[in-house]
Amino acid sequence: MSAKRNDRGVTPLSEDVSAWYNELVLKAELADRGPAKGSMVMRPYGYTIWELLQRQLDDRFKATGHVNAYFPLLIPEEYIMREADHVEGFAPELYTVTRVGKKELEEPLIIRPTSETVIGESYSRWISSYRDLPLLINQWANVFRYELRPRLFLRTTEFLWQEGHTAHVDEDDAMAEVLTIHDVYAEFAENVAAIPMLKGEKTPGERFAGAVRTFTIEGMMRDGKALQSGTSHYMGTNFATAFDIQYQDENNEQQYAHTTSWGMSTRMIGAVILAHGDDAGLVLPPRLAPIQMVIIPIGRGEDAEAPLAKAHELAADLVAAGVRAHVDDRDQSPGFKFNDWELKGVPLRAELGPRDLEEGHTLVAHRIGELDEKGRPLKEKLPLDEVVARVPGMLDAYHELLVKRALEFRLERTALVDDWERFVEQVAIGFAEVLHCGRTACEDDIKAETAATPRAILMESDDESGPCVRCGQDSAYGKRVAYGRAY
RNA sequence: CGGGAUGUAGCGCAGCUUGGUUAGCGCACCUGCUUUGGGAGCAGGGGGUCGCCGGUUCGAAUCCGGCCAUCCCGACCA
Repeated sequence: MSAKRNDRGVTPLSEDVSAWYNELVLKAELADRGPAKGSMVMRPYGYTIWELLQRQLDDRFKATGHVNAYFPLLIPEEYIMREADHVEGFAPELYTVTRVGKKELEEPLIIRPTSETVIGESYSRWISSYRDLPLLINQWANVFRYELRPRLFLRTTEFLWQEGHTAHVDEDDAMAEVLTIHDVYAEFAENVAAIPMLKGEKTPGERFAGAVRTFTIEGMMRDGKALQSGTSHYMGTNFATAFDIQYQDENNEQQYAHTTSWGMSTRMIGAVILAHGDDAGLVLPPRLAPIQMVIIPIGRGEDAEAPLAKAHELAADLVAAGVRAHVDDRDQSPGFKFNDWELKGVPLRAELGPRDLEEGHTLVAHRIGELDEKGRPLKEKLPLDEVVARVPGMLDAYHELLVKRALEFRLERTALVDDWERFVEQVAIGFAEVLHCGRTACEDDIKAETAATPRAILMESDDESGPCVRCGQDSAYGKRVAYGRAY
């Protein structure tokens, strides 16, 4: 290929987003390709991001009344066949186990692409009365879906996620659950991942296989494309019917439960990379950064001893204050370390040399923020005795700056559009909010001509109706629909 | 499954057109010395069945055929 770099840095984002992303994931040591097509090794730096994400998302599930459990990876093939739309949607992606040792299995087992079916089977046995509802269970698991065009984090054949599965007495209760989680996802994305999301409902053509309604959060990436980052589904009684999840109500009558499911996956790490990164590499939001502040001792020979000792002392104090601090004491030049940690997206960097020690401060540089005339981060003098007190606040401010930057970027590239020519221009750079007739055939025409798909019906926007931007027929939904190109 | 490209050391590449000693370069790695405030220098060193199989030839990384893999662009998707 033409624009490949040597070992220094990555292809600039502005030059080739795809090459930039691929090189960055590898060079920042987030992940590696696995031996089987589409598989991924998550390296410690990348997995730590996942652990931080997992913990903070899990806290939110617990706070909204959910508990964790674990269901099996292998599912009798017959289960997946029970819900017609569900099978149809997943059939092309299913891995099937047909043999153990040299023996053919009497009934093939599928490797879960999602767990509605096994969980549904359990729920049918666990639920018998309205007193058993709602049942609010989540699981953290791996799932497998064959992919034609894999990309690290964004589309791998095996990925990690959480899948919540709940059962309720009626539609109102189930819908309240779906919307609660939809809000949790959006709040989490903004407050933890620093990505302000577009919220809304999927159009029928984009719904989850087997769902009655699907809600999504969509982030805008640095190239203006959308990334679906967390979905919540109302299943109606589709799975309850297929798996006989019935309860007896107050009037002694049998009723089908209304179920929901919702998931967020390791794709969210892809969203973080693509929403915040720049030419120099990753830009990690502080709440997901494995290292929030890296301390780089500077000095040679005997002059190196005092800065190194002070760096460790500072790091220990920061860790005690709840900051993920790290001393880079590798035998490398300072310049190398600066570039290396910028590639890895560490929010704050503290330099500590003999001169700084004498003057009683450290030089702090932000990964994003103001630059000097050489295009490098401005370094701020921070008195050593104020570091521990001030760093947490600096990290919070940094988070807010990231959110603001991401939101401004999205808004700049989002427009209300009512004519076709403007639509074509707008979806080439970002999102177009339009009135649409709601016909899948019309969506398909739009996709064929512009590569844009309906990302979400903007349920929280004002009521509006009029002619479809594409075909002129009466609009559906009573709301605008955001269109964009998607990952 | 279509269209395009690429397979030579961990990574990035040259060599192939026009076959010919021991296959080369940069980075990374190892050893030593000197260095350390924006990707350090010098010296020495280790690492390759040239994607796989077959063919042509006295001789193949190089020519021919087949296969495989990967990447990019389209159809499926969290």
